Amino acid sequence: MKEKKLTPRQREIFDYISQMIKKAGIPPTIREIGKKFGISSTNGVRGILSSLVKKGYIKRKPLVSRGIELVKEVKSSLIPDDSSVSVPVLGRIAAGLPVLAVENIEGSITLDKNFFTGERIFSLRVEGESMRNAGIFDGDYVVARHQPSADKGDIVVAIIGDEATVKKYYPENGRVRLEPANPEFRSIIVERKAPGFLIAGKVIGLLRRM
Amino acid sequence: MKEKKLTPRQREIFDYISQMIKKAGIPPTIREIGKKFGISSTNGVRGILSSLVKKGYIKRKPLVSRGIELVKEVKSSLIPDDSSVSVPVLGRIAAGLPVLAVENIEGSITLDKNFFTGERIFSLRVEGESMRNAGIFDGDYVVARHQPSADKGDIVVAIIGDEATVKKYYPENGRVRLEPANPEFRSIIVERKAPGFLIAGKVIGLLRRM
DNA sequence: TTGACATCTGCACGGATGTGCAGTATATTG
DNA sequence: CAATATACTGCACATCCGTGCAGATGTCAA
Repeated sequence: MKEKKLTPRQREIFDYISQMIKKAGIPPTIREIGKKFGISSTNGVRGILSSLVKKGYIKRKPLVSRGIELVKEVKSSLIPDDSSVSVPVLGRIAAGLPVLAVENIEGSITLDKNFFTGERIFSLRVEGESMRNAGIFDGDYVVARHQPSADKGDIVVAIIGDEATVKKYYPENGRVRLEPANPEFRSIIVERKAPGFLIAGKVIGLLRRM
Repeated sequence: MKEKKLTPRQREIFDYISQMIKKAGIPPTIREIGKKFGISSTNGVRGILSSLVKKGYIKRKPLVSRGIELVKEVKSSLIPDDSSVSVPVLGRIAAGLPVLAVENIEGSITLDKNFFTGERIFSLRVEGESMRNAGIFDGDYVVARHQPSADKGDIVVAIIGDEATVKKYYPENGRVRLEPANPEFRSIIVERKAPGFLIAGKVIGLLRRM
């Protein structure tokens, strides 16, 4: 019974509750649910609510009107919600400028908030095949979190001069090795404090249109 | 009549309502507010609520319990409503059922409308490494357009029995070859009209979280 | 002074609401 | 087959809740 699989009826009603909370701001009452689905007895609805509670989808506050609370962020499937973020797509980036400066922004993409969480997210279109073996192809959009440092082996967006590049990050005392994921390409080794060099962020996701 | 100032009392109560909605998920009743602030008469609270309505801070639904709604002043500027689509993520799919049947749906992802255009889009989580050389890794989400056929070489979502699989599509008179993009895996050859086999859609995009 | 607000007491009405109990019918499962 | 889960109908009950009405007190501007 801890299986989270819902019956179609349960899914339907769970979706309705989610929708009400999002659209109306308040959960429905038992009778409102019943009316919506043609269930004349409150007990019919209550049985289903009990199932949803047992399966961990909702919580109920006893003796409280409209005391239904969603447990999961599992959104009902076909209902558009506000769980999205718009993320800038960066074009050419000069190392001197702040990475998220308006001048750099080429466009924007809407992302799922639950999918790519956090702040300071940006995106970048990948050119070339140098990260092919990491599943990052020419034309893909990488999603990155803006941060000035990274851990060994992280895939990062690095800026050298006014070029942005996506590579694996390996610190080597005083220097940084930017390693492609494709044996046909060579590593780039840069002085950590070289002018025009900086880590713009860490790659946390990927978007591809085919 | 906007930007009217609230009295301290109104501010107090407005804050309480906001807090309740945020923390408990449901707005308080008139009597709950009264109890919280030591107002013994519902009319005391109702007067304040009327003021809040008049000043544009809340809305009230007549005759509805807990029918208090906050009036949102500022929408998050980066979220244009119509730039995103919510797309179902499919779980287990049986070949007999309609692909987008509710029973199959496991969750949802919000996608950029400009990025993945069109109707009947769904998503599927990839298991295994069989498409690695096409840049589709274990755990990636493929985005597909629901369609019953495909062209030679397309990457498709095929259903065999109740398993969904992502492969390259090659028709071979009467049969279909589903070819993995990984030499370590074998092609699957299926009779086109085999029971339990169908093409669910064509892969048009990819989403990865790292 | 007059009048408008803001804030609150107190009471009563009727419909809304969650809950309890008694059943029915249909699947699925061991 | 019996047992269990699902999905209901139907009724009753005590409370919850928004609303209407009749005031009261105090502040503040005209």
